[in-house]
Amino acid sequence: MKFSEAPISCPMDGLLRVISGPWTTFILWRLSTHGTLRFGELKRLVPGVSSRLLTDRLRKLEDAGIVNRDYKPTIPPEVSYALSPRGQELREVLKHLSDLAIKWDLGQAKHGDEAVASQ
Amino acid sequence: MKFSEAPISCPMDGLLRVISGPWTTFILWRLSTHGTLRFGELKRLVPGVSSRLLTDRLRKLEDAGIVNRDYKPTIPPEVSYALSPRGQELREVLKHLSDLAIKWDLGQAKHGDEAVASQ
DNA sequence: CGGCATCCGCTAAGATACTG
DNA sequence: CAGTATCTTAGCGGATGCCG
Repeated sequence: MKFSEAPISCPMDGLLRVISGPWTTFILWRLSTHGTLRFGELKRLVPGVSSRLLTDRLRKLEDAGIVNRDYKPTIPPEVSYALSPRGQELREVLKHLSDLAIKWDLGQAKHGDEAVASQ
Repeated sequence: MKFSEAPISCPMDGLLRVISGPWTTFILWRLSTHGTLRFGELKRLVPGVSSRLLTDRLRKLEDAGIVNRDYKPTIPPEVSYALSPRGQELREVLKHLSDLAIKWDLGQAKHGDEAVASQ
């Protein structure tokens, strides 16, 4: 894919912006390994994230069609999230990215995190 | 997008952080399509970027081993950049990302936010 | 020419409190 | 439970100026 004369516009940038936000890859990883998760469960699985940020990230992922949001107006309300087909596709590509990152060993946060890497 | 410091992280986050900075993908594409470029040439090929940002992005890409920097202490100095083998690998993966983005047509680059900019 | 240093403004991230 | 509202803070990005 050539950029040639297209000065400042690339769909990939929008996608990158969505997935590169803080916690985002973590959230995606959790959803990919745990399947469908409720908001509270997800929050517990992503230690340290605030409701505000989690909501924000999920909203953006949803807008991009990467995750599906299922809202049941029961009492108490029940909202669950899961990767969409797009999310699955994205996961495949991200795995390649992750493989590169691991191979290169960029020295970022090497703490125990098979994270997205292993799955 | 800022990543302060996630308690747990994965190597991919570091890589994503590097490549998702403003102008970064644009710079990578310029280097991939034009080959080796001097600082000034690159700056001219990325309209609107400041020296400070361009330097910053190139430094991070260099630190990640994605681009090679060649410095000749002539007068005037001559500094050129080119994709490293890692950069070529990365480009392959980014192409898949780009393909997804195009297929999904996320429709960013709207509201004149310079699209390429992200964070 | 190819930077780095500095100041400065903006926005995103964090914490906290509150609600249907 | 699953958010929203608000305030504060911190870091990024822009502009400018200087140097080898």
